[in-house]
Amino acid sequence: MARPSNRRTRGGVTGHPAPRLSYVLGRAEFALRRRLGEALSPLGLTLPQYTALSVLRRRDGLSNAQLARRALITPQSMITITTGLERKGLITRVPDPAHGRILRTLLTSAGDRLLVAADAAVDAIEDDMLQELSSANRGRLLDDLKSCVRMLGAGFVDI
Amino acid sequence: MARPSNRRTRGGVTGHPAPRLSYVLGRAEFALRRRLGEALSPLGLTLPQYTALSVLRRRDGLSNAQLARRALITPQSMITITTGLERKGLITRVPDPAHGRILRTLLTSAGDRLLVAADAAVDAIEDDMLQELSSANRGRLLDDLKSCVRMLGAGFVDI
DNA sequence: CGTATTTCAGCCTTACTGAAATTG
DNA sequence: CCAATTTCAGTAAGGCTGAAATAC
Repeated sequence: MARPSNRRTRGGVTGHPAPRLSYVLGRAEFALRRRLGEALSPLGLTLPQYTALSVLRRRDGLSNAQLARRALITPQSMITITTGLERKGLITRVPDPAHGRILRTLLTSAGDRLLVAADAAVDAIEDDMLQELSSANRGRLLDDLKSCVRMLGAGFVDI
Repeated sequence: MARPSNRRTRGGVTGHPAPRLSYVLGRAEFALRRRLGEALSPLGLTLPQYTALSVLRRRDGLSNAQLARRALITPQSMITITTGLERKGLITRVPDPAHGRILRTLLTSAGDRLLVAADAAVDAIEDDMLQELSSANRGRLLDDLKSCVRMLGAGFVDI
């Protein structure tokens, strides 16, 4: 029941074996996170905060618990993010009229304006990152990464 | 000086805009890191420890400072990793004969055996992750991710 | 003296679990 | 009573900077 391996042959006489895909994926994400952090810091945003704002632009009115599920973190962790965003006036949290306990999270106009600026910065970094790849390859890279996420059982990919 | 954007059109009348590549890359790395952590935990290894062992298999005898540079972290952070590995007998650290201050890090036979078992677990997870991708697409995914790392200015990709 | 390595100490970010209060 | 949400508290992992000792 030998499962065919995806590894290239190791220990060939010439050259180094190919680095593991997990390793390169981790390295890419690490480098990207560093660059994004540097770009977002002058705007007063952390990467998790930017991600939460991006989700809210399209899913305005989510509760803190719903936001946490989208980000695959616990509600307790998401609280630290939303608290920071609320303190800066980028979001407001209003009680749901039908469910007194639930606080609906809404993007403020200041939050929307900051998000536009942040998106421009992130676009520039993505363009840097992808400058060697053709448009077709960029599309394929996105599709392949989505497939990886699905196969890893991480649920939805959409923001 | 409009730079052509790599973003798909947002806000079309039908359907959702494609999620951002940064987002999907981060989601893939997050899901992978979780799965790897779960697989390595029964072996008593953390992901950073596994990475350090993998580097040492091919670059045996690196100093702690050299290991840190390979992993793009500070020597102070790497010390916490190598200390843990040494306490478990997976590595030994011997003074360099020519430089009394430098400690060369060597994989022990126990460390090598554990690394073989860990590799099998990681292979299985990578196979899960890539099961929808053809062999050609896997190779292209690896190459494209390497290109991303280079373009992000993160230095070498090789372990 | 300058550079590199090692390592102690303290701190920060970001996640986690546990537990309690509120609401439907 | 049960389920979901919110949120306070404590904890842990993993990174960081500063600083000191050692060695060439």
